[in-house]
Amino acid sequence: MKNIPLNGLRAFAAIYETGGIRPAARSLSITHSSVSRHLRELEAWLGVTLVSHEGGRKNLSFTAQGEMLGRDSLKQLRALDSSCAAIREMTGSNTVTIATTPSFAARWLLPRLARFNEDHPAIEVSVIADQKIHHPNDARVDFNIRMGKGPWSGVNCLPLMDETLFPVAGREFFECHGPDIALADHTLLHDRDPQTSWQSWQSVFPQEIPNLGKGPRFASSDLLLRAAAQNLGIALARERLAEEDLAIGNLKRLYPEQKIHLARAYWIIQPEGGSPRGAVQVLINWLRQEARNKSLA
Amino acid sequence: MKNIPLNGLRAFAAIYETGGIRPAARSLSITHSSVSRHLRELEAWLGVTLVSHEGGRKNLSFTAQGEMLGRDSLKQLRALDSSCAAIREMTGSNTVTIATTPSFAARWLLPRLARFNEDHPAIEVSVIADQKIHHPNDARVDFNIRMGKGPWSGVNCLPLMDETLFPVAGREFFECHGPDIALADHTLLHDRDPQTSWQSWQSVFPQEIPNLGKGPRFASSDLLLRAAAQNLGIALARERLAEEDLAIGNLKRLYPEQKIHLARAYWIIQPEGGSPRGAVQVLINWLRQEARNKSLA
DNA sequence: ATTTTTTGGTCTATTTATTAGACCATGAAA
DNA sequence: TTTCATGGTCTAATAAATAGACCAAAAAAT
Repeated sequence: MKNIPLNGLRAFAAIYETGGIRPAARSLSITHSSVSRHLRELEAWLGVTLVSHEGGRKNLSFTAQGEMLGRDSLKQLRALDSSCAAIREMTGSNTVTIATTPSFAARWLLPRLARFNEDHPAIEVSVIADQKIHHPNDARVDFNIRMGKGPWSGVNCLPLMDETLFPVAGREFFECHGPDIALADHTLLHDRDPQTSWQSWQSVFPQEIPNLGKGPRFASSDLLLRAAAQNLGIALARERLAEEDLAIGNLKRLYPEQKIHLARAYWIIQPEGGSPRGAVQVLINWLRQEARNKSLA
Repeated sequence: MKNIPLNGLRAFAAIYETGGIRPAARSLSITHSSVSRHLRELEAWLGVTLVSHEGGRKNLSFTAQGEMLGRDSLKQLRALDSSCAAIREMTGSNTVTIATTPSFAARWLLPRLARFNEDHPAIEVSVIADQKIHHPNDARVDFNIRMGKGPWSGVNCLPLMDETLFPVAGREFFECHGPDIALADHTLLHDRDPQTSWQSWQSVFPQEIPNLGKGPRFASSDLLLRAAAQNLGIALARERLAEEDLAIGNLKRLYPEQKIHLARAYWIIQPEGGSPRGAVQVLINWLRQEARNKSLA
């Protein structure tokens, strides 16, 4: 390793790749005389003839050793090139891609990204908002943000934040009925998420409700909350996702003293071993700090 | 591939392998300032920090990128090293064995092999100096060098060089008699080689010599020339073999205007089809170049 | 048949890259 | 407190790489 004529090997790999000395020179942007010189010196160093030339306009032909060394050196130099590119890619690309649910993207993540962008203008954040869970090792995604009872094995899980659940209604509903209603008297809006089902609320705060499962169903928390804001019924809300609507009064909280606390309700999920890229770490740290801040204020 | 700083990567791989700049410098047999420079330039080229240094006596520590690049580059450079070693190995051993006459070995070949060794340190040349002609297909011999009227069939013959014949005498003889003598008045020294017999000289430059065949006989040209240098008589010398003695004045040329030219007097003889081994080709090419250079100067 | 073009080879002079050597700062070890 | 080993940085020297010119040989174009 110490003394191997690396520039000569590069020149020879280019000769092998392009089939001739002048094509190699053009490929390397140097004169053919330099390439010719490198070839002769490499042959001398190795003590091996690598090429033969019949003269005139004929291209070189490779000896068996030349074929072998050409193939090997080209492969290894390309691998070195790739390693360098990967190192650059690792830091140089400042695009971070997050996969999460549309509701979380819409109601928690996106409202905050403008501020992240102010703090870190060099980093571009892409969001893949999809109900479908992206495999943590999907190369297009730097990390997932998911709700659920983690951590899960085979991936790198960081708790992002807790969550609080309570019933909410629209402004008009609230003005009409106030905060302390009988759930059985009104339409209950249903989310698909088992953690935010009315059964879970009922098991903690029992009320007499003959048809607990009756009422409109929504495919996402976002739609559920929109429906509630439209006074279509009562929703069992995630405080994190509802915080904006609550802040501006589109949604009103019912039963002020009652709530369910979900510790470590949201997780940052990365491939095992995490991501070595600085930009990813920066964003994760920022998000976790933001989660600790509790609100958009 | 075109522009990657291969020497910088080599230096970095050595840093990674040895754990520090000064150890790497020792490993590469260069000063640490060169290694330090390579590292900084590589970092600048990549736009990536590869190492961090706490200062003082502490060794460097590697960033994640540095770890990755160190591992990769070390692996790939070792692979390149192995490829080169394999190419060399493939040519079998880098020992080339030549069979030739003792005279030619002593007076032409060996004086030049030191220089060949400087140009091609990787190639070892063995010389079998033997009057007996080795069969060209003898596996122990890569090629023969022989005098004679080639080419011969069944083998691969390359002309090596021409030869010139002229009478020579020792220094004292020359000082006593000068360059223009009558051969009949002196002892003629005889070689076994028919091409260098006094008959062949006589047929070109006739002199009245009653006993042309009389005088000491020598089994080799080397001994013949040594005898002449000892003033034991006059030898019909091959210029190529006598060039060193002529140069230092041990032998003096007689009849400055008379000489016999033997075109293609020396031949490189290989098995039919030649030898595929690079080292053999390198040596043959070098020798033929040397022969064209005419003298040891 | 002759001329032009393209190939690789080799040389000298120039440019660029690499290196040595000197001096420095820092922190651990003696 | 002094010595020693680490890495950093600078200038001058040395080595390596390169350009440019010219060449020979053979294929392609005229």
